[in-house]
Amino acid sequence: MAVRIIIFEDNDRLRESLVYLLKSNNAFEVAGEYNNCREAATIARVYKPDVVLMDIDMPLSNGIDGVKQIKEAMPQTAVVMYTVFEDDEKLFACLCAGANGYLLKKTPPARLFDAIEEVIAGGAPMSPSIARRVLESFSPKKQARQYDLSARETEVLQLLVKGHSTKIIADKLFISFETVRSHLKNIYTKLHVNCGKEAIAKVLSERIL
Amino acid sequence: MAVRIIIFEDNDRLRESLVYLLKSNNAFEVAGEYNNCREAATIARVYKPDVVLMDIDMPLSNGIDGVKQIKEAMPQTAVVMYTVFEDDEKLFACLCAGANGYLLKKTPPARLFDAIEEVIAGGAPMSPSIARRVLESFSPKKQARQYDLSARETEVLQLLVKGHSTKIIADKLFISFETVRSHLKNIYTKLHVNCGKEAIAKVLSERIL
DNA sequence: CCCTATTTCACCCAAAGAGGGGATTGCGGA
DNA sequence: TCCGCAATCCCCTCTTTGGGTGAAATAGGG
Repeated sequence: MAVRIIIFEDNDRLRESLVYLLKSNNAFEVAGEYNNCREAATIARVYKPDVVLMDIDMPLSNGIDGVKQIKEAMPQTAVVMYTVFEDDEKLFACLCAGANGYLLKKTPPARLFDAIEEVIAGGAPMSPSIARRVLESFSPKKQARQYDLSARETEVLQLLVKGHSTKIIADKLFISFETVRSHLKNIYTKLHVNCGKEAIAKVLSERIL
Repeated sequence: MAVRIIIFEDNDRLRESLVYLLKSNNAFEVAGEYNNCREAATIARVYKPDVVLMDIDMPLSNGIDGVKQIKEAMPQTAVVMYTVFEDDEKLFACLCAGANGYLLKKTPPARLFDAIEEVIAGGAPMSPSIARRVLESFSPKKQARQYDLSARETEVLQLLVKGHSTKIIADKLFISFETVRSHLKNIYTKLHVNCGKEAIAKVLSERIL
């Protein structure tokens, strides 16, 4: 059975050429095409597509909301972003919204076919530069040690980030309560924060450590 | 110029067949092959490979440490994991260590060639099931609302997680200090934590919200 | 219409944390 | 050798938080 595809793309010419392209391959069936995703949830529920190709920059309702809506309404539908945007902010917003793939518009048509097959088979097609960014987001190589924490301070911070209290940290490191406080004060200064909560938030959201 | 490749793989037969395979393509040059990565950093510094293929399960020193060593010694060298392991723990440990790709051993040889070219070109080759896991790690689809937080509690928690103090939260939500404290108490109960720091740690590490 | 959950606010108390001092030891570099 | 720094510890003060208790208004479901 052909793969049922729905396209959300506001550029009429591009959308039409995508439809034309996909129709040229009878493994695919275009079940719908839209220039905005206000009704994305309803559309997904009614047409039950296997795959959605989703642009980001569209009038009225952007593609990031579109992904959220569709994944909420039909979690089993694979949503592949198809966009010109390469910035981290939009990329990770889409991934957090549940996107199953992320292709740049410069993707050659042949690769587009592969990508659809790949996402159907349980994969996650991404343009190479996107995949690189995604992997890089895991390694805190960025500026992890720009804060110049000493070895002991790093240990203390690691325990703090687990939610432990000063007293518990002292016990775990076999040092005095006051010593831990002393380290914490230095850590706060180095991280430019004013309290433990800010430190935890900063470490975990910036993936320091 | 040929792509310089070093292989770390403890299974002699597999390693030899990889070498044979790569040598069959004169776009590639095998600059070294090892059955453990104790000396990975030194090897990387001396042979300056473009790409390293790295197994995980090896005697003496595992591949995860190997990646760390190599990325520290030669950050510009691309390290691609080549393993049978699909579990999240090893996968994300490798990514955090700085791996630039992650291929399962069931990868067909042709795809292996592509993957090496891809990583050289700045991509991040991953087996489809791996790519899927990586993307899924971004969406908190698990059971975000298992904690049954009310709308207001969610708002308060979001601000808490940013590191804001009770007073600041009260100002931002235009409610009284005591009301925020009241919400926080309920939140702690629902999250089964005893203080704000634990709540922040739990939310950010389990990707609740 | 009653019951429940949500949201709002208040007060009390004890514990924890933040910010400011100052002090000692030991180690490695200039 | 002397200086600096990391690591250790202590004291004091003031603010913030956690935990308990209670209560009013509001909205929604049975």
